[in-house]
Amino acid sequence: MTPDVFCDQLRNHGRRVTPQRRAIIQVLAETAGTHPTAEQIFTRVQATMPDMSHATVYNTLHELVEIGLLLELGLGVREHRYDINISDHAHMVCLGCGRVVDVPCDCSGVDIPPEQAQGFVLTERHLVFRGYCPDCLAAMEDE
Amino acid sequence: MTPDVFCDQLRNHGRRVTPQRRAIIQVLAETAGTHPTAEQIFTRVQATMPDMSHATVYNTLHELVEIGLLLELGLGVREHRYDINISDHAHMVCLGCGRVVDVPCDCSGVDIPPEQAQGFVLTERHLVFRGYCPDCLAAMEDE
DNA sequence: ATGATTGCAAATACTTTGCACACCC
DNA sequence: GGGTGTGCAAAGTATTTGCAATCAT
Repeated sequence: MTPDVFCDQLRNHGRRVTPQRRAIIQVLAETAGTHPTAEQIFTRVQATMPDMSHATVYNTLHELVEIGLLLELGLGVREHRYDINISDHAHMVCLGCGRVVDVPCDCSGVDIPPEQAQGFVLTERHLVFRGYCPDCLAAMEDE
Repeated sequence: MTPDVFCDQLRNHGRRVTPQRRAIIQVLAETAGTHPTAEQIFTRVQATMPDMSHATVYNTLHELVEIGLLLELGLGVREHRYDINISDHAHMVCLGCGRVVDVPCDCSGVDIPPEQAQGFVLTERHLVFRGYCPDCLAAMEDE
């Protein structure tokens, strides 16, 4: 999905396309697969737009999440992480370095039978695995 | 699991059993199923022990998590929530009121095949569903 | 033109830290 | 007695807010 598609989608949803938003979307595209934090996105955007403010970054990220173009990942670590890969997939989180990696997820079968949903209407499903990545495992062996 | 078992486990792990820790464990037992936040636990304990400090609550919760007697849930909301039900289960989170409800989870089959694990060694799996609870759905209809 | 969006700076919310004193084993 | 555990208060980190000025449409 190219940055232009994002801009179109913004307009379709009655939102304006500003240079700031373009820059943020650009960074999201460049960092695809790294699951950056809001702060990381902020820092990177600030490199080209020194006046960028936190408010704008957070606003824009929330809007993209609302529109459904961006995933906000609550992984149990301090900060949220963002993922422009909105296809159905799971995540592995390294407890050592915090790295987040995509895993193709075949959890289409993992649904809650209505009799157990207790009246909830569910819209999202997220599967998270935690453990240690190869690098952190190697570092642990060295000690 | 009774509070006494928790105390024994603490001792087994070389930790001391203090009145503060007893009180926190007591509250965890009383609030089972509500997935309280650290702050909620703090407030409740403070009712009987006015001198209780945040530090002690956080320390104790972390210790219990380390020992494996308590689950720390990162659900994508601001705060962590704690769960003394350590059996394998999933959670439903209400995006309206923040309520967290247990769901029996048969996701024993949902594992990552080694060829996709990219060298990760995984120790935890957590399945989270998001949506709206019956109460919030009803409130939305009223508008 | 008009209202959405921005930058700023301060506020908020949750959690962690450092340290002297207290208390469990 | 020795060292873990505690309370206090302050600091840290992530995110949100209010508002006047600015800019996209």
